[in-house]
Amino acid sequence: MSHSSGSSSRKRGRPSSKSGPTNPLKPPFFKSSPFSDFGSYMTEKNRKLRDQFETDASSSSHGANPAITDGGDSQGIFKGVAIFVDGFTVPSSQELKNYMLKHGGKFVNYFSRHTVSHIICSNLPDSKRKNLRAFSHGLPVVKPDWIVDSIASNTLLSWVPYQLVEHAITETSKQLKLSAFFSEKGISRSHHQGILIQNETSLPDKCKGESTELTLSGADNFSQEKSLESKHIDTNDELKDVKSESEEDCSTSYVAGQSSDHLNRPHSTLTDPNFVENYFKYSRLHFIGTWRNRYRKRFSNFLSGTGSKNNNPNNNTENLRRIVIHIDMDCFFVSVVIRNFPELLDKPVAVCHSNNPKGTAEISSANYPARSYGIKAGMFVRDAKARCPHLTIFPYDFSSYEEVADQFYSILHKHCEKVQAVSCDEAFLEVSLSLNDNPENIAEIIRKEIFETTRCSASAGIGENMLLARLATKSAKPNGQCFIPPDKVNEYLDKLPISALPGVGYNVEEKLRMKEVETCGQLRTISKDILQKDLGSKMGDMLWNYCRGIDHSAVEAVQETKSIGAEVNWGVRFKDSKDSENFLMNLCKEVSLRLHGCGVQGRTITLKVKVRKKGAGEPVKYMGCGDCETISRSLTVPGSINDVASLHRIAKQTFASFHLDVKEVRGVGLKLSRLELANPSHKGIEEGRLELLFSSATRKGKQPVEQSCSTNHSREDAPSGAHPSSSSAVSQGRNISELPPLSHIDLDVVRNLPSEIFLEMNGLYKGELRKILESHKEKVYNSGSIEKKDCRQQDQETSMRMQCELEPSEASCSKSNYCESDLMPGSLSQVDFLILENLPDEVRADILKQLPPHRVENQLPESSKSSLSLGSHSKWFDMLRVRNCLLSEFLLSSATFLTPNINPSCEEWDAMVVNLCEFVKEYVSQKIESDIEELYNCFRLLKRLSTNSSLLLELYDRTLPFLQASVGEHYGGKLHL
DNA sequence: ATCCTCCCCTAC
DNA sequence: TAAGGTAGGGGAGGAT
Repeated sequence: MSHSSGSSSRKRGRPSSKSGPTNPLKPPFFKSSPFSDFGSYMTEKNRKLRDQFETDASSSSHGANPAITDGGDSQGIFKGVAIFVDGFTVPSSQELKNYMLKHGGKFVNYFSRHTVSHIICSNLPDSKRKNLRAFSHGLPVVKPDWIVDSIASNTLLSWVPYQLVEHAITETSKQLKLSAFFSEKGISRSHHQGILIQNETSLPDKCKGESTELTLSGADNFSQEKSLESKHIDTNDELKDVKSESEEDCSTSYVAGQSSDHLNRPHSTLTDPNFVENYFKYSRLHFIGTWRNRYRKRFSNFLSGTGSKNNNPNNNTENLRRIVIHIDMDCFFVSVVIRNFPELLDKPVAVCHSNNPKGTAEISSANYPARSYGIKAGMFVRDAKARCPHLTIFPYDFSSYEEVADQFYSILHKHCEKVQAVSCDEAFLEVSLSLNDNPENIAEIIRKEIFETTRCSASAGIGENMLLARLATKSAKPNGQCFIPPDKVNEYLDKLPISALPGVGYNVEEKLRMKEVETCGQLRTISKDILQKDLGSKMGDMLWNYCRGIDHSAVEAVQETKSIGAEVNWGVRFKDSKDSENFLMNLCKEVSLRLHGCGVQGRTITLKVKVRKKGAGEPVKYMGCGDCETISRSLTVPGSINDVASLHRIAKQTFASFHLDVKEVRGVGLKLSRLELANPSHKGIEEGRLELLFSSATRKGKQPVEQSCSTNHSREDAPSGAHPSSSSAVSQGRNISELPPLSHIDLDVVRNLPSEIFLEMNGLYKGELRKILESHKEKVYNSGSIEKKDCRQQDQETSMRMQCELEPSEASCSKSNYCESDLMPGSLSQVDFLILENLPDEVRADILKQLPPHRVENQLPESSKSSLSLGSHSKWFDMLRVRNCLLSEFLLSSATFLTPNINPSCEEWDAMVVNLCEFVKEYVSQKIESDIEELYNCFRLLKRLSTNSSLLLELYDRTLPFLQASVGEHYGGKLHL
């Protein structure tokens, strides 16, 4: 596929294994579950349920289902019908399910417009009635009587008279009118992807069950579907208008398998509070971008091995040569959607979200007849229509792409041990052949099988390395294959435009064009030194090799995942900060979901924001981001996270630190890197904090704990491939014997855990945790304030260890020093030690090194700690006075305390920040004349510490302008920090 | 030197 | 109307 996400032309990529062979010490790659996002999860879930249903169905056909007593012979009257039952119905949902089962229909447990043909519903509440289009997703909403009556008459009756709301049909027809090319898919689905509107509209009338003249091919059970479709569409008088309209510029209008529910779907952050989730469902780039994760899960059994097994049973490697075959499906998206319409093969067809000839929807894929009109991926549909008015456009059909991709890869893995997936339609194979073998034969066989299985053509390039194979494919397309023998390499490359080389995009091409280099032959005249100077050392080196046909990269089945993120740069328009916060929250949820799906968590969080460039007007592309400045900021936290609350807290802080006018924001992205395995025993929530707790209590450090595992029971929702930075030993659950002793648990931390985590932990300790907590509570009430004097230790580390290993009653004594009005989370006084312990070694060492000896010995009194964070900021001055120290000294000694990646959902966070800001500002005012050096120290320190603390980052960002203003006022100029 | 952050570029 | 994502590589420049 050559997807373009903009108007600038994009070139094909380099082999993605370019990074070289994987480090043998490292695990091959992250295992990714299919549920790297919500859509994937539901797809899998539905698949399971469908399988289950089909099992039921087959057993029932043998009379094994006791629920079905009727031995009638009415087979398959519901063939092609898939119902989803909404709400209470008579007959019941279960009965309807059995009816469908018995009569060849399908019963869908979870609504999906892709699989459902009819919604069965007995009554409709007002809210749904008003929003029928949204509710029905454009599908017919029908009373259950339709099913009962159809069975009674042993024929599939028209559902039209059984519509729940008379209005429904009008609504539906309006939708069709609104968008000529999106139709009801409702009725058709599993076996074909499109239906000819023209023929349908020209049908004589809506005779139920009557077969039609639709020119559909390849499906065996169409007749029912066709008649349903025709009936459905014929009831729309307005459709005729649509048809004549479309006939003006379209020879043929197709309606395809995709639903029309998106027609009325809100499509920007202004109108849809769930924009993030909805957006990804329809994004082709999201589909492409996340495909690899799904592939890894589905083909994990092919990826685990090293692929070292030789294809050739003959082990004599001396006479073998390595050959790389690159296989690429031809205009994949189009091929898939038109595979049931052979008559369209030689007509221009493209895939696009919209058929609007004035629209700015982007063409995603165009077949070769369309390309002959100059239509290319990435082009606006209006430009495509301008070049070719009779262009036929199909909407996306992601589930079919997925299906064909699966077939494609099944074939590849069948023929070859070493398969490197590039994308859903493109892969490298490495085969070893004896000198006499013709490498073209195997490519021929594979291509043939692909076509026979998928009815889509593929092209193949064959060469001695990945580069040559990939280049050869370009020559082979469409539907062909090409072998570049070693002695023809130079000749082949001589006239090849440099833009054909992987890695040469728009920018590199322009740079080289400046030097009057346009072909690989010309590129060869440039020395490596000059190339490296102009393009960077790596790129220069790579291109020097490429233009000579040299490529050392190896076909690798597996690659390590280094980052996981999500971004949206379309439809983003915020009115106010409430909008942006909601959006950010949803984005965090999405990212968290993906992290969990891959079973990982990360330490570096990067927020990227696109902001309208000054002077840039509303973009040409509808709801696009237009001309933007991109800003990004990353924060590395001590312990890896993947929970929504932590992500959100950090994302929110970082977002705020940009000080943006949210109205100007056009895109937001959130990404996590420095990934490590998530602790799977607490899947989902708050793993970071639990890990912190455990690791501190058990003194395991920051690395995730390796655990013995019973990996054989592979869970559906657990990752199944390789993992980051860990061996194949996958931890599946924390053994109770590995739990830290109860006495080692910090009760303050426990107390602040979200309830669901607490319950889980409590369960792990068989209820003991709650008992201890309760008994301790009484103690605290009774004992009043308890001094912590016993904790004083010779050195900081010992002190921390002690802190963590205190008896529960002692460990939580500090709690008693908090007054009711404490704004600080109760766990902070304890967790700071945990945090310190979990800091990167160098940071911790740094902090410890700088602690004055007396402060190492004497921890800050709890009272001063708590007072720092709350109450009026004047208290902090008191505190400094009492301690007789400067703020910079205090910051140094309390660095860990001020590193609260804790209590992410703390509602008082803002109040805390505001108080601290006030304090710092006042401090600046006090010191600005007398001690500018102290202020310099303070802010340098704040800046440095903010790397590991979103609180300090926020504090720094908010107070720096004040400092600089004061400096300017008193001294002129700015402090250079 | 080596690492880190903040970009940009590229591929599908 | 329309769904401009995702991930890796690498360079510049600053911190250590």
